[in-house]
Amino acid sequence: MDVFEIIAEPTRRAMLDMLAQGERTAGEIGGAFPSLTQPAVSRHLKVLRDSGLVEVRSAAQQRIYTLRPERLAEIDLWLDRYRRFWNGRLNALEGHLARIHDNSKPTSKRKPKQ
Amino acid sequence: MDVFEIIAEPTRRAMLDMLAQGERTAGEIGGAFPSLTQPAVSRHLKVLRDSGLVEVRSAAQQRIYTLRPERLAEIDLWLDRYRRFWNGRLNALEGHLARIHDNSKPTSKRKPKQ
DNA sequence: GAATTATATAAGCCAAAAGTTATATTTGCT
DNA sequence: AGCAAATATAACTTTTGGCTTATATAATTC
Repeated sequence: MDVFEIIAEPTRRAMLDMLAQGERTAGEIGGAFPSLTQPAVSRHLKVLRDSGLVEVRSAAQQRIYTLRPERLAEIDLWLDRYRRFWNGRLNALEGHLARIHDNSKPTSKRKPKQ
Repeated sequence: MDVFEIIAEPTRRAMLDMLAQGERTAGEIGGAFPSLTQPAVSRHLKVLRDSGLVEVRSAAQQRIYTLRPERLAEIDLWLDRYRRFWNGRLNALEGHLARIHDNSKPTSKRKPKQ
């Protein structure tokens, strides 16, 4: 599953945020979402597990979850090409270059298709 | 709409990527997605418009789209708390601190709920 | 002003995602 | 062995998002 879709879910983001503080048991994580039933929590955890964003290990009946954030770098990488826009590095020249892009004909020349 | 959900859609991400190169007309954008019908493209553009990630202006019958990436900073901000993990700044001490988090009782003390 | 081009909106359909209840699995305790 | 605790899975329902076809709007050209 695509990491962008996984973090699109606010509950899952919040779960990752918890785990960024340190390991947590499934029960502790679930406790932070009183509005969700236990299976709902468990399913989100499964999504995170399957995506590789978290890891589990057992301690008695409990499952201890650990953050495994490396795949978040994919998002960071995608953002790279936009960062310049809010970095102040987008100066007048860059703005201008972006505006007068390669395609000099505003009227489309592509296949009609419609 | 939540910016995380908006960029979860691969087509919309690709559209933003196009606009990162410079302005494009709706037709040019649609041309880049031959598998999509015109209304499908138009709907994605509407989502991007409503979210504030792009802006439009008219030139005759054409609509010219411009990137407006400021809201992507929300994602960048969220990533901040994870960046240290792949920045190599997560050293042995930090890893240790994360592991022995505040909650000293592995056995949950929260309300049963289940 | 009628036809054409460019784009948007409406309405309905379908698939995927998330939630629910019920049940299974695993481990610990007495 | 039997029961309780912690968590996962199954089966089903509901919601939502994106797609499609059909139609509307707006500017352009003949």
